[in-house]
Amino acid sequence: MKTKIVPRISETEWEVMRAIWARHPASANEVIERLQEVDPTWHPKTAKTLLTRLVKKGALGFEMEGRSYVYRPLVAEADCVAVASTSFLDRVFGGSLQPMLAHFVASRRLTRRELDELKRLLEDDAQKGRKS
Amino acid sequence: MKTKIVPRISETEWEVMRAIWARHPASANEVIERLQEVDPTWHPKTAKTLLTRLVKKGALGFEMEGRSYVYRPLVAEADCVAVASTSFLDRVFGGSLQPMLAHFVASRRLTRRELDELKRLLEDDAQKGRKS
DNA sequence: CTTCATGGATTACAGATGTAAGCGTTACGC
DNA sequence: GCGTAACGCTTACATCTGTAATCCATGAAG
Repeated sequence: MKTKIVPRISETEWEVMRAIWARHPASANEVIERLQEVDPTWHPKTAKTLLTRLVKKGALGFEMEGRSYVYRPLVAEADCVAVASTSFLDRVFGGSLQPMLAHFVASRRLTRRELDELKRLLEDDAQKGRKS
Repeated sequence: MKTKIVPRISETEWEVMRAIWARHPASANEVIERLQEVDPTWHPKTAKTLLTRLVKKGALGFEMEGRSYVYRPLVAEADCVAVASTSFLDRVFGGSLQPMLAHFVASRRLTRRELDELKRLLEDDAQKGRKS
């Protein structure tokens, strides 16, 4: 499962990508609306600039639909998540998974439901695919 | 437990900070050595530039010791880790902890030891401090 | 037809980042 | 004493980022 090469996506660009991954294709205005739902300070012009940049980077594609563009992702969210996660893990925790997990578990109150869910994940992991 | 204000630390700067948090105070050359142990392509001049920038940002302090400087962190690693972690979580997982943990658990093979350790963490978390 | 609103294209611009090279001073080896 | 290696200080510079504003073409409204 080699990770595809994905363009580098900046902090702000991530917000735009997430808006599009959520539902696509999406017009610029749809994207802007979604962004503003989360953060009303988003300026339309700024969003447009980022869309253009993401196209240039190869992260997004677009087609004319009527009088305007609709955008769609050209890179899979899962791939970008994988790349960003590895980068974060290396950078902040020196690549050590366990301390990182410990940090997050300790830093947030998880609901009972989430704890159970997570433990289930660990159980599954422990059961199957264990080599050693 | 309010998080202190920490300067923004870039990707590359993190490597430098981690080298210093590991053991300090440390001279520029010590830092460079540590960096090169991990990645031999580190150029001394580049490292020096970053040290200077980190001082300017207020992330590092230094004192003259003999003929050269020794640097020490002015920001706690834990604080920087907390800030970077929250930022990452928001950016990549929209702030949802559980999917993020699921991703990491699924993406890496954890050792039996690590699994147990993690489950113990979850148990502790479940036991104490649960509000709802 | 003419005007205006709308959306894409182009331009702006400062600050952050990655990656160093060059300059100047000075303690140390000869 | 004198040249040289070491260090810190200053400068370089192309990109990337964040954040928009302006320009331009065209379809829609009147």
